[in-house]
Amino acid sequence: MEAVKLKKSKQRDAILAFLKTRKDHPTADTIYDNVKKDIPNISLGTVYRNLAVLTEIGEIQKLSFDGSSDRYDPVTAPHCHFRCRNCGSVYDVDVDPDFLNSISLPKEGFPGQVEGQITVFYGTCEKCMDQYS
Amino acid sequence: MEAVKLKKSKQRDAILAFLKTRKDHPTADTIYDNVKKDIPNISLGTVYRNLAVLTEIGEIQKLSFDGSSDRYDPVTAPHCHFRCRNCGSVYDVDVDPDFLNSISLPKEGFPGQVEGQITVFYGTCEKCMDQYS
DNA sequence: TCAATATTAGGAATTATTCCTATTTTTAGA
DNA sequence: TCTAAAAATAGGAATAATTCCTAATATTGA
Repeated sequence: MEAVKLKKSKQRDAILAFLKTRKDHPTADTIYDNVKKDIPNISLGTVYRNLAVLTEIGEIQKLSFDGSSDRYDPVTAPHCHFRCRNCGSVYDVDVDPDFLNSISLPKEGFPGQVEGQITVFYGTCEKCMDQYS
Repeated sequence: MEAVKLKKSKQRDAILAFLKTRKDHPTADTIYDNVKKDIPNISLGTVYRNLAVLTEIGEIQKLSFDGSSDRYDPVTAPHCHFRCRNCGSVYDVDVDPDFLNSISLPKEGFPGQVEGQITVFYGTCEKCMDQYS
């Protein structure tokens, strides 16, 4: 939580750049595998540390789901996710802006100060549905 | 995923009974510590396995959050949670039924069949706010 | 009562993530 | 440009949560 002055790092830049090419919210491990193509001796610890830093400064967001590794999303603007309970994939969902507004900041009866909210829809993705029909 | 015929087990009953006494969505470890008072030689693996079974049959729900152990909630009726980003506590939130309806089942544009949704509000709980003011 | 099958305790194994340390890189200022 | 302080790194060890394994036990329906 201390204010730390960031120094530039090509590892961090590469991680963020890679993340921005992807729409599927990759895990730290996937990011590691891919960034390694450019920086062969990058370490997984470095990936995790930089993802934490980027999350802290609000450049990206971390998504946690039941039963799988954390995923990282380069889009911090409000949006929702859809997660397949069968294969674990996570997709962005373009919901009606009105809907976003309606859930964005609620009224009262909260046991604290609300700073944000996360909505995740879950179900079966089309790929998995095709597979069992 | 196979259909398995459940046999009764006092361990499972005790786990569910304990969970129903709590409103704070305890972790497997907390459940273990408490059920151990009645069944001293119960094992943590048994706790995890039964929580998984109970989740699978829809008796309880499992809640996953960033950076902490999974938590278990004996209430499966639709409701929302509030999580303190400072201390990690998870509270139930009684939201307006209209609000619940409004988020309950959305329209279209989803990459699959929606079976449910989870909304988590996050922020700073009152206890933590008091502490820093 | 018996046999089939689910469940258990206990502990080993796995997985994701964090932490540690010596070294390297970046940065701001002289 | 040179230098010293601070941040960042690689590599690997350590940790924490959870799952898996196995032999023994409990439950069930016939």
